[in-house]
Order: sequence, then structure tokens, then C-alpha cells
Amino acid sequence: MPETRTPNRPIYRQVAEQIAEEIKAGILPADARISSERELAERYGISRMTARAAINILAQRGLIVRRNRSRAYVAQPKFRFDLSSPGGLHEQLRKAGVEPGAKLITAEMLPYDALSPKVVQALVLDEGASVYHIVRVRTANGEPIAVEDSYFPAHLFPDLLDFNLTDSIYGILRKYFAVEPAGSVQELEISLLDAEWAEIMGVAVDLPTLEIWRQAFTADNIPFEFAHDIYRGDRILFIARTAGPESFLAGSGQLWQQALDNLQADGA
Amino acid sequence: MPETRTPNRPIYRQVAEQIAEEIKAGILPADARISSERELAERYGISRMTARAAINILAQRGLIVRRNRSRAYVAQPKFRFDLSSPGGLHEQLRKAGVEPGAKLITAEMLPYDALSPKVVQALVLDEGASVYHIVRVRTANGEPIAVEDSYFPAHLFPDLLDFNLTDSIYGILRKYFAVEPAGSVQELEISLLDAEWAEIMGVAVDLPTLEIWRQAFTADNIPFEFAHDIYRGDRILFIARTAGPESFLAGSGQLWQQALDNLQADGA
DNA sequence: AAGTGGTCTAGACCACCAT
DNA sequence: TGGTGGTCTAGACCACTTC
Repeated sequence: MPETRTPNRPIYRQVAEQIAEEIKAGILPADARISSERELAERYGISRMTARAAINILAQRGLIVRRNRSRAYVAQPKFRFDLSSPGGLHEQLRKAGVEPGAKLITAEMLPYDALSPKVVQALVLDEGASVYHIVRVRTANGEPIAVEDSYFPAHLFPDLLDFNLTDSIYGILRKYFAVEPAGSVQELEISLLDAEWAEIMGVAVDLPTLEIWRQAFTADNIPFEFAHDIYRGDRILFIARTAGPESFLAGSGQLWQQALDNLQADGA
Repeated sequence: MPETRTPNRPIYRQVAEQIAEEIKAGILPADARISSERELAERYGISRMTARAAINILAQRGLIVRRNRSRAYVAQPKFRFDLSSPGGLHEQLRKAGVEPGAKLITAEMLPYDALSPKVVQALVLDEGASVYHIVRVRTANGEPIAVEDSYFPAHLFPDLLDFNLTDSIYGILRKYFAVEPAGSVQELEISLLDAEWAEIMGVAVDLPTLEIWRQAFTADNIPFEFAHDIYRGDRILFIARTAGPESFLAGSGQLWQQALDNLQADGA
């Protein structure tokens, strides 16, 4: 019976904190394999269920990543995604030196009759108008980080499905349809990844996520996209800017970045 | 041994789904008390640990709320908060017919030497400048929904601490200091509520949250606030707008709202 | 005083994965 | 084939809430 670290705090939380400290201190570097639940149980003299509870906390907090039903590994730093940037996820990842990817799950044209009212309303569709429905799993350096469930008015983007839909869709819209995303209204919700999406993404169920419903507009205020995105909260850090001249914000961004780096260094 | 509902899906998840359906169907209305873990265990012929796992899922998903160490109750609908609106949380809640409140945790003046580099950088402080440090728990209809940990340059807001800091701080800045929030840069992170903040807020640990680091600017691009906010993800729905003329967005907002109501009705 | 949630144990079986 | 995570059990003790 090894003595427990601090009193009055549950054991599973103490164990989680200890592992978290080892990760922050670099003793367990990124991609290092975490001890198995049974090993942890023996090492700390606790039951496996208690060790498992500790691991669960770390996984939900994004400090470790479970791959399939296999062991857990120390997570790489989170990816950054600017919600208010006109550039899509694909372009932002590439600029950051990350290899973006997409796995096409669904690509279909839906006739007007098959559309739910929310799509019709969000895209302000005329009677009879059909839409393209595209579902993709987005990856960063091969790791699944999001799913996008998007709808585009077919009359705006003829033959959209013939393009390579694993590329940046916003890039396609720009290059071939001269559509420039100019604004959006988004609704954000913190949620847990449900079993169906978890399976599609190939990641663990119940991961905390940022769920976004987005209506995107052209400069002429034509809604050209309605999307339902789910981003892994354990793997992504989000940026958002409101108002303010872009030039200034670009400058302050660096300062901001510095400040946050210091935050990290403090070890919050 | 009562037969299990559907095959191949863990029991605790089936029980959670069943309770979730009862909530969505209105059989369990808002504020209704959920059966105790032992009652559920007996009713479904499962162990208490399994029943507890089901309850945990519902709590993290925001369908039920635990009060202290007491029983769980069906949650009220989530509050809405527009991240890109210049109006603060206080004003937005009031407009929505919700009673906003704040509990002052800390109100102090910090000398320059006591400041962390991140505060100095974010507020672009001159050597020797001091700041006001204010920590508040924000409530909606008496329910704790967020904590705000904010820093204001003292030279911009002399005697700020003498005001009633349970009112809207942005309101105070407007009325008495003629400072109009004009823009912000925010960094958002999905996280789980840690034990310290959970205790300060008086809610359960490990609730999914939206954590925000914010640098707010005046129309003259003077950073007047640096804040670290933590919002309960299980109780708040967030809105964000990027670009686009306000008039148009105001109009489309209603359409958007309708679309989301339909989404809810679909029972996602 | 009784009931409740929070924690913890020492087992168990299974499906899946790597070897 | 052996180890692993995922699930589940039938208990237990404690602190706290509720009555």
C-alpha cells in the first residue's frame, strides 16, 4: 500500500495529475506510450477501474490520445483554427505547415423534395432548387480532427461533385466559380462526440467537441453554404476576431501569440 | 435478467439514451428529478456503477444538471451568448429576459511588479503601470454559468473598484469612462472544468467548458481589457458572426433562428 | 436517521490488436 | 496467443444532503 500523494483528493485525480505533470515536464514526450491500465494499477497499488478513470480524464482533456482500441499516447500540441478567417480549415492548416486531408464520406445531389426545411431556409432556396450534399472527415497530418456536413446550392456551383472533393472546397469555389466567402453566421455548441460520428471519424466516443452550424455568404450577401461541422476539442485550439481593422489585428496577433506562449510556459 | 434493448451497444449508453428520449419527449420535463442511481440500477437490473455511467453521460451532455452532491435534475434550455456582439454577457442575458448576476470573488489592484508577462503584453502596459484584477462568477437566473478573470489598466479606469462590480462592467466602462468596446481577439479552447474553478463556481468538476482568452480594444485600438473566461458548455449556446453588414445579419438572424429551431425539432 | 452521490475494490468476460 | 481496452458486477465506506 504505497502512501497516497495528497489527502482529500480522489486517487484517480491524483494519478491523472501526476501523469499530466510528467507530460508537461517532458518526461513523457509527445507520442510516448502511456502505461497500460493494468500497469498503472499495479504501480500505484490501485484497482484497474481507478487507473482507468485517471486515463479517461487525460483523454478528455486532450493530453493523451487513444488510437482505436489500442493504447494511449501523449498528444501532439493542438492545431490552430481561426474561425473568423475567410480561409478554410484546409488553407489554414497548410499555412501552418500541417498536411491537410479529407476523406469523402458522402457526395450526392439532393432534389428539393429531399431537403429538410432548415437547409431550404438557410440557403434561401427557390422552389425546386436542388443542392449538393457533401460529408467529409477532415484530417491534419493524417489525424482525423473534424467532420463537415455541408450543403451547397446546385445552381450556384454546377457539377461541383466532379471536382476533387478532397481538396479545399473553398479553394474550388474561388478558383472555378469566382465565389469569395465574405461573411458567416455561426452557432457554436460544446458537445460530446456521439457514437455514430465517432465511428465515422474513427476516434473515441464522448470526446469533447465544438459543433458549429454555419451559414456562409458571398460579398453580395448570397448564402452559398450551409454546414454542420464537428471539431475535436481535444485536438484544436480556436481563434476568433471581432471587428477592428485587419491591419491592427495582424500586428496584435503576434503579441497575443507571445502572451499565450507565456501562458503555456506558466503551466496552467 | 431483463432483456437488453438493442444488441452490441453498451448498457450504460442504452440507459442514457432511454433517459435522453424521455427528456426530449417531455416525459421528464425541465427541473424534473432523475431517479437515483440505486433506483435506476434496480429498475434496469444493472449494477449501480453502470447506472452511474449513464447519468454521467447525460450530465456531461448538458441534458441533466447535478446540484451539489445532490440528485440530478433535467436541465433547462441552454442560454444564448453572442461572442461577437459588443454587448457583454450581462446585457445579452437581460435582453433575453434572463436575470443576470455576478458574485465578486476577487477585486484588487495589482502593482506592475506583481503582473505576469502575459498581462503586461496583452494590455501593452508602460513600466510601472498597475492594473485592476477582478474575478467574478457570472450567474443566469441564479445559476452559475461562467467565471471571468479580468485585468483592466488602472490608468484608464481610475477607482474602478469603487463601482458596484456585480453590475455589468462593460456598462460601467461605457457610462462612467466613455469607453466603447469596438473589437477583440479571442482564443477559444474546449476544456474540462478543473477542480479549483468547479469549487469556486459551485458546480461539478469535469463539465465541458469553453475557455476564452480575450484582448478587447476601444475604437482607437487601445487594449482596455485582458480576460480569461470559462463558460459552462453544458449550459450555454454560443453565437458568432464574422464580417457582413450588420443590417443583413440582423435580418438573416431570424431565418437562422428558425432553421435552428427546426433542427431542435428534428431531435438531433 | 435515511438516502444519496463520490469513490474504490477485486474480480470477471469479451473483442480486438499486435506479436 | 497474450495483452489490451471496454464493459460490467456486487459489494463497500464516507461525507453530505434531505427529511
